[in-house]
Amino acid sequence: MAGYHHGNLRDAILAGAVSVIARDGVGALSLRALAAEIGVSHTAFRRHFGSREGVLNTLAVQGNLMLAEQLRSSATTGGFIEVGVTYVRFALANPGHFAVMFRSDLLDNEDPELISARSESFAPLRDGVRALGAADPIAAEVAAWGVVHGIATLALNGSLAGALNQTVDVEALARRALSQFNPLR
Amino acid sequence: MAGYHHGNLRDAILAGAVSVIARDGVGALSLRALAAEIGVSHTAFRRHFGSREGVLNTLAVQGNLMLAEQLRSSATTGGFIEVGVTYVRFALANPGHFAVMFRSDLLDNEDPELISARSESFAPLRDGVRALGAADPIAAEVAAWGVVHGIATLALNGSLAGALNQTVDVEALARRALSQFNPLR
DNA sequence: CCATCAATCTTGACAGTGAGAAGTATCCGC
DNA sequence: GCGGATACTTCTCACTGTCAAGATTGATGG
Repeated sequence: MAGYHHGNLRDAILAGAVSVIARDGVGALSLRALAAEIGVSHTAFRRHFGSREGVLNTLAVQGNLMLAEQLRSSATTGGFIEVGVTYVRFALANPGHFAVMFRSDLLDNEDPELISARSESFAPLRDGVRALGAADPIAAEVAAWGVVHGIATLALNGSLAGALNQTVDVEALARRALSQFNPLR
Repeated sequence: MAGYHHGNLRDAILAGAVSVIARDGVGALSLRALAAEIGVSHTAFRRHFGSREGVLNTLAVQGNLMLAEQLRSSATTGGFIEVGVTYVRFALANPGHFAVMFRSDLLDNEDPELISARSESFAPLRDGVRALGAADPIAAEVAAWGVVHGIATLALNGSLAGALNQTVDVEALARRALSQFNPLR
C-alpha cells in the first residue's frame, strides 16, 4: 500500500485535481498537497505528466473529449438548442474540467492532442448551427457558441446569480436565452 | 528617487500589474518581480493593498467602473447592439482588467466596492435590453450578456481564432452575432 | 527652527510551491 | 534469479506571498 507502485497514480491525480479545481479554482491546486493526500511523494506525478502544465493539459483534453461526446449524443435527439443546453449542462456538471479547458494561459496550446480534442468538441455545435441554414452562418455559429459559453462562464463564477440577485436554474435559463435567437434572417 | 517615498506607488503597481496580466495572465503576476521592476521592496505594496487579493480587487473595481462608463456612454448614442459591441471592445482593449473582473476565485466578492461597481457595470446592458420590450426580459438580458461575454472570453483566450481557423475582426463579428438576435417575440 | 507623529517604505524570516538531478525499489520478461 | 525497464523517493533549489518589527520621510503645530 505504501509501496513504490501505487497502481493507478495517474487517475488518482487527475481525479483529485479535478475535485480541487471544481471546489476552489485552478489557482488553489497544489500538486504537493494533492500528492500528500494521495500518499505519494511530491514529485511522483512527474513521471506521468512531466509538469503541472502537463496535468492541466491532460484535464483539458479529457474535458474536451467528454464534452464532444455529450454534444454529439444530444445532436442525434435534438436541435441546436438542445446541443447548446448540453454545453451549459456539461460546464455545470464538470466545473473542474471546464475551468481548465479554455485557460490558454495555463496550457500548452501547441499540444496536438489538445488541438484535436478542441476541434472535436467544437464540431457538433458548429454543425448544429449550420443545419439551420442561416444567412450569415459564421455569425450564427459565433452567436450560439458565445451565448452558451458566456452563460456557462457567468454561472460558474457566480455573476449570473449576483446580477439577477437570485439563485437561478441555469439550464432552463440557457434554454430560454437560446430561444431569443433567430439566425434565420 | 531611491528614497522612501515613491510618490505614486499605488498607481505604479496597478499599471504594472495590468500590463503583466494582459500579456501573460494573472497567474504570471509576481508582486515581488513587479516591485523589483518598480524599484521598491517586495512588501511595499502591502500598505496600499494589504494583500495580493487586495491588488486584484482594486483592479476588478477599476475595470468595472471603466466598463460601466463606456457602456453608459455608448447607450446614449446607440441601441443595445452598440452597447454589446462596446462590451466586447472594452474586453479587447483592456485585457488586463477584464481577466480579473470575473475571477471570483481570486477576489473578495464581499467587498462592498466591488459589489457596487459590478452592479453599475451591469445596469446599462440590462437597461438597453429592457428597452426592447422582449416577451421574456430576463432571458433577453441573459442572452445578450451571455453573447458578448462569451465572445469576449473566447476571443481573449484564442478560442475564436482557433476554431474559425483564422484571425478575426472580433468587434465586427460581435456586431454580426448580436444581429442574429431577435428578442421581440 | 524644531519636535513630534503619522504615513510610507525596508529588512529579515517563514512556510509553501513547482522543478530538477540523482538515487532506490518493484515488476516483468527471460 | 537475473537484467532491464518502470514507478516512485530524496534532496536541493529558486521563487512566491505573508508577517512582524524597524527605519525613513514629510507634515503639522509650537
